[in-house]
Amino acid sequence: MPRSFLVKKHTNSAKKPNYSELESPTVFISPYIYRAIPLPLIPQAEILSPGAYSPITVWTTNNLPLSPLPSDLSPISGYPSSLSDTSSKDHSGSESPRSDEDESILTKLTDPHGVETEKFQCGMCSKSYSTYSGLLKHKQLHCDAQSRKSFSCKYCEKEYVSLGALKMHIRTHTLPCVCKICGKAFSRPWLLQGHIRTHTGEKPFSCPHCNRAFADRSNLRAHLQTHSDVKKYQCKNCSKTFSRMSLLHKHEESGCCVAH
DNA sequence: CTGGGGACGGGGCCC
DNA sequence: CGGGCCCCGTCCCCA
Repeated sequence: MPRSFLVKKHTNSAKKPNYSELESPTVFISPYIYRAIPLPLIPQAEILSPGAYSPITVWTTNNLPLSPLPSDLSPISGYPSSLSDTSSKDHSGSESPRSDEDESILTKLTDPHGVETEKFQCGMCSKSYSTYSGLLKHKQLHCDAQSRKSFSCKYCEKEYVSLGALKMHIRTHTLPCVCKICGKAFSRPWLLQGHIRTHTGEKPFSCPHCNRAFADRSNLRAHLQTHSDVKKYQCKNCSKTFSRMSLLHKHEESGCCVAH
């Protein structure tokens, strides 16, 4: 399924999602709960401090360790020291042509006048450039894009084409966002935020059709399906519709489609 | 068994 | 590049 739905929606009605009931969601933030419970709900500075988790290391196919995932993935306890020993220094965005996995070659050429010049040569297609940034641009636009060395996660087998995506994924292993109330850890701050609502009882997403409210937007969306005559997920055989895909799957598995 | 709610995971886009 | 946010999806539990 294409991910074009990920485009941020605006209040403009022409850009609304398919969920017609979502067109005018009565979303409000109720701060009273936060006032009633004087807890440090999202102390970002502490929860997300660098000390809460080890810095991210980029694992490429070249340095992917063979050792399996450590059994202790607690976000609070220590992580393998190997996680932090090579981090960041090779990825600071500097112009230095120094990288452990960079196959580029720095060659010295002598022109007809006997003047020695340095050339930066691509290790993949042998094209040479007078500046490292030129080589870098070439690699980003051409060679790396094709025979892309994916960024591989140390903890699992997943690979990503961008460093940012890998870093985001690694958070699902390191879980740097810790709930101060119960200690549960999450990969992203807003996941923690949603979790904290389970403690505070805050339900900022209200159904415009009934008086129900939800702490989670996805749950409101699923709930809105229950107000719809024709639900989103339809059985191809009996045309019955369901509010959730899981219900459709259950329906299919329980026999409707078995006869065919 | 079915329908619905609660909680949460995770990839991708926007700023 | 990172944070915030969007959306889809899944699992579990309960009525």
